[in-house]
Amino acid sequence: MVQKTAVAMSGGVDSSAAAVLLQGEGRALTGLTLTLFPGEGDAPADAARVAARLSFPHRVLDLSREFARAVMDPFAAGYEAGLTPNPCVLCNRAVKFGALLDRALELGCGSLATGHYARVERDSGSGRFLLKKAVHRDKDQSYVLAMLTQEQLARALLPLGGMSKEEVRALAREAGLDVAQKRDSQDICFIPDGDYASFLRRYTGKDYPSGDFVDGEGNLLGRHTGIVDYTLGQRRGLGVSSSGRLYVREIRPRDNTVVLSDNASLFGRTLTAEGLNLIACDQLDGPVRLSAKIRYRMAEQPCVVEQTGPGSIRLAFDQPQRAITPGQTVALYDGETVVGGAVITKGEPL
RNA sequence: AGGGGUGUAGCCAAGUGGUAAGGCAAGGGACUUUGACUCCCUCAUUCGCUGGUUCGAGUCCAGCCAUCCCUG
Repeated sequence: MVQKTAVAMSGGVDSSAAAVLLQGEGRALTGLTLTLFPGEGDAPADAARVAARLSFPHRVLDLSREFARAVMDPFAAGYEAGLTPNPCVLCNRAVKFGALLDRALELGCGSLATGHYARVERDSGSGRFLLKKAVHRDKDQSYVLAMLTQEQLARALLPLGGMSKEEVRALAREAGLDVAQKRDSQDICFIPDGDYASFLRRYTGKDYPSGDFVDGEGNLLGRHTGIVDYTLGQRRGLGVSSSGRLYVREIRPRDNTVVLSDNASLFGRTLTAEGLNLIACDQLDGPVRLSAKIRYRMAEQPCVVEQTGPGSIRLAFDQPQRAITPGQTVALYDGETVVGGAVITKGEPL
């Protein structure tokens, strides 16, 4: 008997195309769509239609409790602590390849596929499961998967890793799927309008106190509307006039203060990170020359990484980087391969 | 009533005789499966009003208006 393969289906082009590809390989599929929060729209219906069209079973799973606990709560707590969390990274580890993978296994599936643009390969030498960048760099999503463990990657199937967006759309079209033209998703999935600050206030029911904007010397520059409204490097929405552009340099939860500076002061070369998840190896021996990304939308930059504890690293970029932001994920790369990931705790100014 | 200050875009604001900085906000665009990240473009034929001096005035002069502070 052929072991079943689960496909996480959002109702979008990518996960639908992933299903088409896997079916083409002769796999027996089970489509799974997550219900994560109220007001999710037509995802379940769209996914069900795709599964029906391709003639494989589909079911909707309510993982809203797990999602709230593993993604939304930490997301809110992070902002309240002056951090800038990345909910997609949390979700992939704890929900998609966490709770959902567990359900898939319970349903008798041997693996879980998603529509992420990245590749999983088994290293014949070490026997480890390696996460690699998508062949088409412009759509590469390996960054948001950098916190996946060996156990998770061993069960992960990423059929789109070698494809371009155009090829994926064409594939969906040829399969007669009406989702082929659906627009790429963007923003945080549970905050469709992108207004995360309003979401936080609604979600937590809290009223975040206003406080002072100050410069590096502590001089008052204006008033902020609540610490959760800001992220490092942010310019827009500050409402403070000065002789030049001002950016958020530091968020201080302790005294409810936000420090503003010019752009040049945002750059730093080194950072520390915790919660280290290593994919390509068990540990980093000595300082290692790698490259790294400190946010989703950036090209990886050459650096030297040193493991400073069981779950911590210290990283020094060759060139100063702008707005190294605590709470964001740092993904480590060795060429095409994702070495691992960690959560930034501190960036040091130049 | 007298004395002083100030009037430049929706807002903050530079500018002291040479043809209106910058910032905020706003609108548009690029990018994007995190973070109103960032980036790009647009945004005063005109400087409270009226005259005057000057080749040339936001800048100098006069008067007026508005507003703020102080004194009575």
